Amino acid sequence: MTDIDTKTAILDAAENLFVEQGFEGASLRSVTTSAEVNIAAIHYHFGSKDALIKAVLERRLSPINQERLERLDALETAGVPSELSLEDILRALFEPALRMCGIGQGGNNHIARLIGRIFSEPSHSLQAFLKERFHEVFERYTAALRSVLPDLPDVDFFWRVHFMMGAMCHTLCDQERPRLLSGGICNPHCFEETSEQLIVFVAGGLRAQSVMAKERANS
Amino acid sequence: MTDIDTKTAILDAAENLFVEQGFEGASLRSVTTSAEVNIAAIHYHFGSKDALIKAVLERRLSPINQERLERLDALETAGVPSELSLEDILRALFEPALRMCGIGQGGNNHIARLIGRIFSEPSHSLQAFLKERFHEVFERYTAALRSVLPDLPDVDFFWRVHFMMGAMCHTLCDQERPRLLSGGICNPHCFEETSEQLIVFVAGGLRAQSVMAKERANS
DNA sequence: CTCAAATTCAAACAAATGTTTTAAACGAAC
DNA sequence: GTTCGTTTAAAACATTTGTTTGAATTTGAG
Repeated sequence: MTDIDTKTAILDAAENLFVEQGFEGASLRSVTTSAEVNIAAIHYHFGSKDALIKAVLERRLSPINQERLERLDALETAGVPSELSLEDILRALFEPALRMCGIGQGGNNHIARLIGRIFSEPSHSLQAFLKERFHEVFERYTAALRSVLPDLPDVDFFWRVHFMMGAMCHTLCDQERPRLLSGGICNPHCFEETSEQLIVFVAGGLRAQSVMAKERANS
Repeated sequence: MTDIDTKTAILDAAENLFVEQGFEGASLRSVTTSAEVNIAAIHYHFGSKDALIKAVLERRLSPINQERLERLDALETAGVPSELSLEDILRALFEPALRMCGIGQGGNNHIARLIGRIFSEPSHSLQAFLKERFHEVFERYTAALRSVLPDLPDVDFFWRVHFMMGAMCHTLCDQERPRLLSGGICNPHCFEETSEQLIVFVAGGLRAQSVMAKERANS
């Protein structure tokens, strides 16, 4: 077993245990016994538990956010910016996360629960890490969304971006809930269904009449 | 200092520390030193850490969900069910949580972060606890929402209820993010602003054209 | 006051935590 | 085959964890 095998064995085991028990709840010993490696291997390969946590997230977040940027590039070079469709932008933002998290295939879709949960993690060190990793994606996508919603006041726009992130995180976080809520009618393991439903809901929210405009009309 | 004072001192301290460090991250010793009581007091008054966690949540969730039910009662007795407005139902659902969590006043609004985070907690014992506590509110409100969205297919409806919960949890979870995202334009400490923006976004998403209807039109 | 119940206290419990150390095993280059 | 840097192994490190104990203290009723 080479060092690469050991490293990925640790990452795989840590990922699973972090999903099931949280970052604090899963101990390094439970990780190493699950990965069938020695305790010291974690500190040899990663340095600390905190660094292991970030490595686990990095491995999944990096390809997701890279694909997001590539797909936005493709959208923006393909057509005139003003002719971009809101749904296309949302699709480019959501689908990499949904697909990379394994929604739609039976595989390792447990990671979605981790990705969905990270924004509500209390650890300050983790928050700073995430802020840095999402910065470019956030800037590029808010700009793109802004350009297709030119009539929405700033205050409404940013609130809705916030709500959009909530809907997406929640969807990643708990894939079973829609099926349970609906008594089996929703199928959260169908990639197309999840993606389209999320896009239509968020697009509907983003396109709603401005709160500010409504208040102005009332007064 | 009577036992009631001790109990609430423990609850207050635990609440604060759970917000800042998570349920696993906050130790009982940090709670008792912060509350200035003896370690054994926790086990004397609550029995275990798990029971303390549930007591902390119960104290806040109970009045929120009670007010939600009362406000839905008032709506339903006031008018004909079919004439209920979607916005009124959403207001009755969101505002008790926003206000009870202190959004809009400077006070103890840290608890909102806890409330918003509980649905993504991995602990199975906690999940079961929450399922029981939210059951009635969930049933009543989904029925009410269903009645004002009669044309929406079931599958779309339940997906959107799921997304709605995501937007609400995220809003409670991270009150500072809208202000940070927007560079100070959004004011998440204004109760009216937060409530109205959330209601308009969710109502827009719930009212969007059905995904199923759209697919049928395309084929 | 008296007594018994309720509450607080300091101390210790066993187990688990992240981390470090030291030596052994390995793999490839000379 | 020896030697070197890299990787694994077992053991121990000092803390910290949730929990329990048993004696002190406080409380309120008779």
